[in-house]
Amino acid sequence: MPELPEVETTRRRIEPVLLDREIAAVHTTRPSYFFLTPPARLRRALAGQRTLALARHGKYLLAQLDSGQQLLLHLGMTGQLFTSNAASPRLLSATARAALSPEQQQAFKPDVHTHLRLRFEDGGPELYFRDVRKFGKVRLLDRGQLDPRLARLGPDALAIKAEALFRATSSRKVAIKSLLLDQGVLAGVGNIYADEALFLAGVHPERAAHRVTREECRRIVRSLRRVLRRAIDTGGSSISDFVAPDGADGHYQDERWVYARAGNACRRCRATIQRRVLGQRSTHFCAGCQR
DNA sequence: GTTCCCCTGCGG
DNA sequence: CCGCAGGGGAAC
Repeated sequence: MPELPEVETTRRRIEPVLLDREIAAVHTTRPSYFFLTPPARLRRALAGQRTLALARHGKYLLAQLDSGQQLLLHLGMTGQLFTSNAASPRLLSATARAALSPEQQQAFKPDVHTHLRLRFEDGGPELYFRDVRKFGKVRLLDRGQLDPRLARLGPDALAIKAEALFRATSSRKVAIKSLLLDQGVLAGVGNIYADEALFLAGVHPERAAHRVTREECRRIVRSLRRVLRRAIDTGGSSISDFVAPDGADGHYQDERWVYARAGNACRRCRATIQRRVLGQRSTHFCAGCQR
């Protein structure tokens, strides 16, 4: 669910509530593959630590702890990182929300999907990591320990050079859309922004990567930067689950060109937006604007 | 390369 | 009931 702009929005809003606060106690749910580090060890290791910085690598967040250890987080599809004082209604689905009384909508109470809770010595707002589908990940890295997931990431999507993308496309027969989703080529792009950037670049998502020209790679890189920056500026996309750590919705969904607009008119040429499945992922494009 | 899986909930 | 979901990894 969350892609680079949603993760960056999360990072910016969570870092200040984490910085320099001593963790007093940690609560977790039962062991599951959500916990790459067993929850019992996580509880022991995090207590008493302070966070020095919160960095983002692609869709991963990495908290630098004062012990030299690092806490690696991935939000998966439905992961939400927020504080106990966040406005909570958007943390639930619209139907679940509608069933709540106004009083119940006031504050979020940790539920079965709230897998990690940090309490702080200062008694201030707690940090919650909630993830309904548990595709998210938590891992504690010891000092100097490298995580293979981070090690294999390509350059950040905001930093990749057109020439690097062009090199990655050569000899690859995969669809250019699938290549953009490959975190080893560039890190941070997911289904929404791959579709959006390819629309802005005028490149058809199903085109074989090695058929994309150097000039088109330049356009794709420019389009990626434009759409990712704009999405960060608008607080990300809140199409189904994403909610910023303060409970607010993002607004990029109001500006999207093709994603989840199948059957609607292209905002540029009025042709009908198409939807096709490509590598098990829904793909949206305008056959008039994209070649 | 595709196919399937992890998991839960929503909407038709 | 079924198909769908913004991620990622492993197995054919």
